[in-house]
Amino acid sequence: MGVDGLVRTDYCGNIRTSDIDNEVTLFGWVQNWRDHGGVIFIDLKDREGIVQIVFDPSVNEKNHKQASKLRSQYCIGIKGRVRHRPEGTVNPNLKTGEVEVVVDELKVFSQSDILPFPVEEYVNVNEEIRLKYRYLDLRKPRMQKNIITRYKGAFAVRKYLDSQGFIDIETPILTKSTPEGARDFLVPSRLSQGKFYALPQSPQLFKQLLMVSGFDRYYQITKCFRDEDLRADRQPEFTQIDLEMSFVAEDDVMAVTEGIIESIFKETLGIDVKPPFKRIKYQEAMDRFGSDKPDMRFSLELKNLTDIAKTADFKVFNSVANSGGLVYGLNATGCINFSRKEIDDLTNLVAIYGAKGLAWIKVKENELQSPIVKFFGREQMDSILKALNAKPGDLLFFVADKPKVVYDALGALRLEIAKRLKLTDKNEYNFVWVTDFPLFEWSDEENRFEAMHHPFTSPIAEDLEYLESDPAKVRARAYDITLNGVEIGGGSIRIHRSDVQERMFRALNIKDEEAKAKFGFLIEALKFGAPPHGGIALGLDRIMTLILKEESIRDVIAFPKTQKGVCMLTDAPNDVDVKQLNELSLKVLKKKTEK
RNA sequence: GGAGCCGUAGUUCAGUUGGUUAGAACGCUGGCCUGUCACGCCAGAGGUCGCGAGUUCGAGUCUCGUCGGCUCCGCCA
Repeated sequence: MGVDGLVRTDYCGNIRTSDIDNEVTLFGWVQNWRDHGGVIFIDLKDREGIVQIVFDPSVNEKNHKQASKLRSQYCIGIKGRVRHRPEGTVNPNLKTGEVEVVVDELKVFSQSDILPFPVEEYVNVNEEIRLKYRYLDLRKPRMQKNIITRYKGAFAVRKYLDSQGFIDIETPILTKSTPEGARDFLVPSRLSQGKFYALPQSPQLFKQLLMVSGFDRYYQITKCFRDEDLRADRQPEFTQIDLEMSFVAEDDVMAVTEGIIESIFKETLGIDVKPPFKRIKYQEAMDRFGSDKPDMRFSLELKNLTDIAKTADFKVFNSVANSGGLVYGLNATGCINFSRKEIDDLTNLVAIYGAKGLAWIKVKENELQSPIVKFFGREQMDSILKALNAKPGDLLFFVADKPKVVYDALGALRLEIAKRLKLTDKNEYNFVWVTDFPLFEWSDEENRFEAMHHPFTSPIAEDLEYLESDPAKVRARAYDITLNGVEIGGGSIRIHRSDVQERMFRALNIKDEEAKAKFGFLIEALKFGAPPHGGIALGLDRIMTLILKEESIRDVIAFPKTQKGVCMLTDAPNDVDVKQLNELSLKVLKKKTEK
């Protein structure tokens, strides 16, 4: 038991006045040391926190001498006696600040090289070097807290789902490539030369098959893989809380999801989030917030001015409004003092989303200041001001363009203005369900309709008749859950009839043979008594990022990858031996970057 | 595929209009110190200014390229 005759009795961070006079054995890392020539203080740290240990030459000279050699991040074990700190030396900043441990026995397990960066919370270190030495970065209390809280959240999910009769079932990691949707990570097969597995983008098809098998309620907290570009909230491998239920409708899945969220927040933050969460239909979310993941912690709503714009003399507006485009306005309440430069910055912001310009009006007490006001008649301008509820001191913005550009640009502008006005409270958790998504989305690139959610999503029954005649009109039985403007999950009621599934593939312009080759096993399975079913997948990483108030998903993942998908720690991905390639009948062609 | 920001000591940063030997703090090494807690005091070591070209009498500073990190657009059923 133990190490070198030492058996741990406590974690450093847990020593309290109740332990006074007890003999304790502690293991940990030297966080800091203060050598006064005589007495030496060491802050000994483990995952639970820090406790001060004391070496006194008058108590044990040999230990004291050895302790003078201790340096930052040495790994040691000690046996000693807990005592109250002398009067006037209590440290109220430490949970263990009333006590200290007088050391009787010291074992040095590992010395430490000079650190590549200070393992101290108060030093902001470049993320590149943090990731290279991630194991040291993870020693910091903030990262320990993040990883441990993540565990608590995941465990809360398991407890809750177990209590609701869900069964955790593993699904394959080596599976079939289905090029619909995200790009797959491919794994070459040695036994079937020239063929490839794909890593799952989600367990979607397998969990549907599990419903056909009668498991009724399935869940899994599992890795998913998507070979797409990374972002602050996107990693190539990420963790989903994935679940599926039979004999249910939207409300059932949403209720379970709310139960999960409630459990996570209770077990991690101790907060009651109080379901049911509010719901908004997709079209309304776009119309009011310019986003299908609206941050509803603040209002700053968009206003549709297209009808007014149709009759305006301002060509930029009326030509767009009369040719299928939209003209929307946004009242940046009280922002009249925005400088020319600030407005230019915001113009650059909307340009990212394709907006060709950003019209504005400053509403003063007795006049309007604006480059565009001269193009409007008195009545038109009055109706615009009225629509935007403009008051003196307000700054009004307008974008006229294709619907997607208008929504994206003003949606982003809305968020930026909220940020500048500090309208968002990180301690508020504002959950919103977004429902009634369109089933399809037109793809200019593919020149066909694509599934907005995925091709297994059930259409709303009353829209089923338009599946062939007017796909754009068909709504999906899909729902996303958002938190503070972040999509944290999405799901749907699935198609459980093979004939409907086949119609769906046809609507997506996927030929029968192709559908059979790619998804034949699903279509077939749906022919053997498939129950009505639906489910959802929640992004654990994103949820934890919000709970922990981090900016990046990387800070809640133990070993994340950089923006280029590189693991700074291991250097993956790396070159492999020609022998390995030969076994797979693979040959690397000239790399794209080499000319 | 595209846009922007960044790269100077182990770390975090400063470095003026292009001008002598590139600085500070922390850390590190040595010494002193018996109640500190981001201890204190003294001394010291530590730099190919990411890399490569170019402009210039002279480049950390300007230009171009390149590598790497970050943010965003596209992409992410």
